[in-house]
Amino acid sequence: MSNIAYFPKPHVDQRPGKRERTKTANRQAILDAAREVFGELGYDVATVRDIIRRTGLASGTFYNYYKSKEEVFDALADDGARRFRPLLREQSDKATDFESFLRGAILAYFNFVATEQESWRINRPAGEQIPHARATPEMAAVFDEVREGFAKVLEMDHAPKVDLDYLTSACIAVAREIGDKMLDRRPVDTEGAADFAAKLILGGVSALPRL
Amino acid sequence: MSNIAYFPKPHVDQRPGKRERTKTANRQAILDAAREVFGELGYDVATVRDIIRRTGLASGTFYNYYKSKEEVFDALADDGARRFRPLLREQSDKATDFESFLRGAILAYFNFVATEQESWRINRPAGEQIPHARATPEMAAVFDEVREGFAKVLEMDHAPKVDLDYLTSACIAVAREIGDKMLDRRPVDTEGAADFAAKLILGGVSALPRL
DNA sequence: GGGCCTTCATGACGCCCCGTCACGATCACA
DNA sequence: TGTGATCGTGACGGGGCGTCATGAAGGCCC
Repeated sequence: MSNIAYFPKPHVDQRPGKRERTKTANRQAILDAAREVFGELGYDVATVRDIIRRTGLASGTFYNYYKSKEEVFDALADDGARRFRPLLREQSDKATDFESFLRGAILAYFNFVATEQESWRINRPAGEQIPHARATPEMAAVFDEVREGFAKVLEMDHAPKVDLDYLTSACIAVAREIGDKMLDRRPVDTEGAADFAAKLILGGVSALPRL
Repeated sequence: MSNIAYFPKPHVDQRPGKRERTKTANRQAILDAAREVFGELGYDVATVRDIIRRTGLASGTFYNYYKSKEEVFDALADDGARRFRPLLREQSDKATDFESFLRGAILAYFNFVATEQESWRINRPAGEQIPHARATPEMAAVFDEVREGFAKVLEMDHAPKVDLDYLTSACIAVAREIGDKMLDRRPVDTEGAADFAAKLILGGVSALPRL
């Protein structure tokens, strides 16, 4: 190649150095591979080497990024929570009372998990159980976000003070459980499920939708 | 020893043969050992050999009874559910309406888990997480028992038909979650927790106890 | 009581996965 | 271009897992 009329590309590249880039790329590659492997083999059967093999990296490299299979799983859960948080925040921001916040948040959650389900639990062996996500930082943040959302809208409603920790735990538990059950039904009806969950929390059994 | 005046014990022993007895004894010994080991080392760290060592049996013997550590854990959970079932049945039998059944069942459950907690989670390493119990036959039976109990008392109340699967799932989820949180508080207040859970399910947030 | 068959406890063995580490390549910076 | 730091690499030792050949002991019939 002639170097006449060759202008070296000025080094205005704002991206971080190559080291930094491959680092985040590897981290992401491992995460993606783990998602696939967990989905195909099931969490229990999958090994660290199954995951790292799919990335083309060496086995030792895995341990430069995560300590164990469990930690990758936590990272996946954490990632999910991180991506869900803005959606939750959106509901919190536009909510004017307890009911609107609750309904919005639950529906947002159900739509979120339904989408997630489609995108990566593609063909999991039947009966395989995925362990419940442990308490990751982002999941704790989601909990706090819900809690603070509740505090805000209950304040708006001039509602009497209640045990916010219990209330938050209970609502999340209901959403989680009904969400799971919802995904087992065909067709997946996020709105029906959200209506059920919201009405239960808002008014108890007597307020539930009739069949 | 003289055999004068020796009356051989007539063989009226109704107990099963020795083989059968050692079999159930071993099975139970392994279960007890597992409870202890899980409690002391934590579920993740515990190995099959930790468990079997404590029984004095050989490592191979373990596999004559259980396929893996997970299966022992499931057996423990199953055992818990089996012992809880009669308590639940008692509430179901004496209940005359939805409210009395719900309150009775939740309080029975909270007292049950509080007792269990004392008896075998004696000194678990802090922060250690015990995996959520998988779906065992007895746990499914508990689910059905709750479901049928609901069906019965809702019938008594002449209440409109609702989605019983969702309702049962949601109630169990609330009980589980509030139960967990309850155990983290000192002093453990089963009645307060039961009151909260029952009121939430019966009348929604607006019916919750005020602080 | 003796002989025979069945059942099951035993612990050594091979397998596989795990986590580490010394080495070498590549990048950042001077 | 030289130098130090960073990180990918894969071979290696360690250890838990599940199996299996063996032998001991219970059950059973004569």
